[in-house]
Amino acid sequence: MTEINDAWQAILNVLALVPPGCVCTYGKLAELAGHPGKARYVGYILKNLPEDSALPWHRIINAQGCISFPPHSEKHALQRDLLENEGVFLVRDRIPLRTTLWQG
DNA sequence: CTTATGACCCTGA
DNA sequence: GTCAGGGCCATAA
Repeated sequence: MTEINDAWQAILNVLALVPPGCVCTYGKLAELAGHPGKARYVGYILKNLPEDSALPWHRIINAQGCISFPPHSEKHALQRDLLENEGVFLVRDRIPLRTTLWQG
């Protein structure tokens, strides 16, 4: 098992631990997984994430608090719908940082 | 080996 | 508060 796969597994593990109704940023997720600075790597993982992995990928947003998909894309609408289904609503196309997992 | 790409982040104006 | 520029890291060609 390489260090890269270890990071991959660690990130997926932390992702699975994100509770419903809460969101987390890419950088914070990587940091919680013990791999700070690999925020962009998280995005690469989620992109290659299999559809049947049942992981809460929709709870991951960027540091600006908004969805990282284009505003009018199907992916954006899907993620927004999944978040609203868990009680997380967007305000002015953004998610309040109060909804983040760590949030102090 | 170098170059390009991406579901990103931080800092300064 | 917003906007732009540079930096980071892993992969693909």
